[in-house]
Amino acid sequence: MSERGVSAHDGDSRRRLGKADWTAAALAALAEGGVAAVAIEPLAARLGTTKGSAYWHYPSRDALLHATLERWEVEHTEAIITMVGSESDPARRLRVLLGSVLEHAAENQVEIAVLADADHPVVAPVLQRVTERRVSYLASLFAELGYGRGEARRRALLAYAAYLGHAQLLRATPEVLPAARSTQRRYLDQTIRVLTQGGGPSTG
Amino acid sequence: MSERGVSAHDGDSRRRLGKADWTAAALAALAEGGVAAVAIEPLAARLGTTKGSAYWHYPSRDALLHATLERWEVEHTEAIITMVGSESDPARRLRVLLGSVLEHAAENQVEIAVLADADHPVVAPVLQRVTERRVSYLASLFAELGYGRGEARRRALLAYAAYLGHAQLLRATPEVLPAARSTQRRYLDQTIRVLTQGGGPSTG
DNA sequence: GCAAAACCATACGCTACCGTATGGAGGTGG
DNA sequence: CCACCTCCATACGGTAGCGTATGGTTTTGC
Repeated sequence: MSERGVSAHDGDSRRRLGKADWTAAALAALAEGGVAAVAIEPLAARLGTTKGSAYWHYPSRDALLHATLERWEVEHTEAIITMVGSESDPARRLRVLLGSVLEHAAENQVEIAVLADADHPVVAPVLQRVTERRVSYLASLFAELGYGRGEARRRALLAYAAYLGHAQLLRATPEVLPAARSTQRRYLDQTIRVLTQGGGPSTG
Repeated sequence: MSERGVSAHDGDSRRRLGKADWTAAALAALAEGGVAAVAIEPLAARLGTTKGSAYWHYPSRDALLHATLERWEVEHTEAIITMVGSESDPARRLRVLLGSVLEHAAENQVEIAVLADADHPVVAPVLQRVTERRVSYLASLFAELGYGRGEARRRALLAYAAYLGHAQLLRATPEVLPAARSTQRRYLDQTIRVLTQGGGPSTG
């Protein structure tokens, strides 16, 4: 069970590669050029090797893409958990989560790519799992805030839709979004206020 | 100034084609397979002709794509205007607009495709115009509802983000959205309520 | 009814990528 | 020290699309 994936020789150039080297390069390409950029031959060039290596570690391009997305899924999930774990108050957690899209723009590039190719057969299942997990979690937060089951679920959907929509706006037309840091904060404040006011428990 | 684009012979099969025939076929392909499906050779096959025709009317694939997107832009804008024109009350207009994404799923396929390839160099400018126009319009609706400039703009952004997010959810993971017609209505009701409550005039 | 213009078919070459086949190099254990 | 297993390079063939070239076929205008 070594599971190293990336062989030793740290730092050296012409070392031999492992599975993890390929998914790492693929993640970088994913962030820069989207799903289409996860292509064997360009990646090989990028890694200073050839397709021979890739097809040794993975049977096909889709297999590499699959492995890459699964790696992203776990790393991303962990990242969110640790990010949110520092807060205990549900309202603050909500704020951290919703704020993350406005703050870190560059770090979400992989997510943007995944969303862009949502209907790709290899991407879809991953995205499905991530989405369901997130919405459920948001619903639990709203439940903690006192909303009934149905109401919490609906608010969670609305919140998540807002999150996705902002990601889309940030990617495609950032001009329409508030530019100044202060305006962004104000905007975030208002969004959360709007999402968490009115309609108390047993409304759904 | 004939500007027919699609030559006569209505209904016949082996007629000669005009510019408009190509953008029409491209729109269909766009809805079904996204931007990548707007490709000369497949379209030619679909039209029962050859590339020769395409490269007569358009100098390149990107030119065809460009023309197609511009056609979509104007037709889509007109469609929305007529759709909303039947309502006079700003709150009802808001409802019609936001409801459209939940109701008509199939008809928005082109928009979905455009959103998916938002950063494509040919797509981006079109999307930019459409987005800015829509957000401005939404902001004017919120202003009519009594919100101040800044507040109206922020609410418009939130509303539009919710719209975009729902489009994304509908495309990628429809399972998380309410399935039953009645639940959808309820959900739409709540969304609008949440978006239009609190924070009166001169708040921004 | 015939020249000119508009339109289309076919053949070609080019790029980018996929996947296979095969002959190695390079470490590693007995 | 050599057989073996791991890993890689190269060469090949295939697909899908772009764009060009060139000659042919319709229309249209006069």
